[in-house]
Amino acid sequence: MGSVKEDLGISVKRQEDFSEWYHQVVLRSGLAEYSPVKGCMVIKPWGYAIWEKIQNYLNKKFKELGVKNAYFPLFIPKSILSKEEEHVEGFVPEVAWVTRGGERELEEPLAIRPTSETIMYDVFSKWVRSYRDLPLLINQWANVVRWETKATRLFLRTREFLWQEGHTVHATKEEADEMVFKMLDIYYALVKDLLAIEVVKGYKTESEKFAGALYTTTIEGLMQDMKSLQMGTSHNLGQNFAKAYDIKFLDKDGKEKYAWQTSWGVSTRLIGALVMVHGDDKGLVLPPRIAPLHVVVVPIWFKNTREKVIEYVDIIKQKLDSIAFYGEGIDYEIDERDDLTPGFKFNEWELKGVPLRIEAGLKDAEKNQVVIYRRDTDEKKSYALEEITDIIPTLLEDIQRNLYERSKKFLEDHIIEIKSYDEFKEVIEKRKGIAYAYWCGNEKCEESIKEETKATSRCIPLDFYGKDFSNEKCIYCNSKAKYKVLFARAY
RNA sequence: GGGGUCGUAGGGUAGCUUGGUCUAUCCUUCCGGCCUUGGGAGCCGGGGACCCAGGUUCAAAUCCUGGCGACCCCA
Repeated sequence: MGSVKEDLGISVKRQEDFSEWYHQVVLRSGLAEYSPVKGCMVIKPWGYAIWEKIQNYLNKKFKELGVKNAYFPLFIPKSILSKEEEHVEGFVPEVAWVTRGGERELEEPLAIRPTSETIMYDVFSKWVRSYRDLPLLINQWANVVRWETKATRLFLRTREFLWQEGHTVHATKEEADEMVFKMLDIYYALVKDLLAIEVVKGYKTESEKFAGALYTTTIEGLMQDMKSLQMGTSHNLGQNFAKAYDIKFLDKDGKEKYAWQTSWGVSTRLIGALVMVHGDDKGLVLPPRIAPLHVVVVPIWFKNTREKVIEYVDIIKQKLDSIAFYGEGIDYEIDERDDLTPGFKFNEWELKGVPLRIEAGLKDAEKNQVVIYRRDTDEKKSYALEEITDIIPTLLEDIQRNLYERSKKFLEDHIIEIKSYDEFKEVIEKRKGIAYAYWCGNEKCEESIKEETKATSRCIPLDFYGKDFSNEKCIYCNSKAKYKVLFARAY
């Protein structure tokens, strides 16, 4: 006993080979697996349950804002896709096309949506006539396809993925701006409150913004390997699409005007972030609010004690049924599989990241206690049976808070103020953190930095946006600085 | 975009150089049984594989061509 079998647990440490570690955690914890189609993945129940929690959270927030869910087609006629020039240029290299239906060639090729601005806005132009029709607030939960040719990675870069895309139409730029930031705040709250991940809110630079947008805002997270991950974006599309798709309305003043639009989305990529931010060398570590199971009960029985242990577990069950966590009952499972030893079960549930485990055997039954193990700290402790209705919600909340604080500290400790380009290169190349540096605003500097260090501009944090940095110098060209920007290698 | 390595049960592998007892190795998973259970138990029995399409040959997991797929490095 005790020897870790390589094909069961995680056989590599994060420090040794992060990408192999990530891969093993995703597959072995049961989040997802490969499919017969290159770059496409099967999201298994354990992974999909996490996605459903994200959906529930966002649907509630959408409702509060008056955003309605709807569904638009998977296929987009080529002529419709091509109307907004910048947008097409950005997406065409990775669009998959349907050119044939049954035995016949199609008269017009159909794009499989890489995102739905075009198909939706073509329809929106019919829905919007008057200022009374605004704002129009629509969201859809859907799959999208982007034909990646580079290496794909489970959850982080797949050819097909699931997301939500919100699309709104407003009368004025101010209203659109407001919407953009309302959504960005909701995304920030989602990752903070549910996923227990701290991120930076910021603007994308011109070269990194969404194709066709006026500007793009983003939340950027930092993974344990010091690579950055874009975890959600919210765009102000200006009137670019309104002009291309003819979305006009008659305003109060009797004048016909082009509408202002926003779009925003998060995807199943967030599940990848969860793995890379909280995971440890034993596998997945799930924050309670996103975990499909909060508690797993492992009964420990011998042949002759089995009945008594089952009786005791029934009492525990009644206690668990009465526990509330964030306004709902807790999700638990009794692991009654009798062909597996407790040790095996311990390891398996730890790999899957369940926050709390209750161990209950005859010894516990006799003393009216249980052993509770918490995944985030790897600690085991005994508690009296009557305590558990109070202690379990407390522990769950504590784990949630602990994981968030850990993530916050990690991010704060690794945002490094950069003074020279040499220092910049060292921080990036030695993976010391995410570089916070002054930039002149010239895309050529940004491009050179990318070529020389593989680091891209992740965002211009909101905190310092619009401040006067003319006394500072661009990290690359030494001319007057305009912005303070986070740079990192990214997924 | 350029270069390289590779493809054998669900997972991991041996065999390939030198074609022939390969009726394909071993570990694990899976199924049945016994036995066990507080940190990945043990024994007995059973099931399961040569990526696809051609070619060479008396004979192909092994050699050749093409396809599909995976991984790594460089741009």
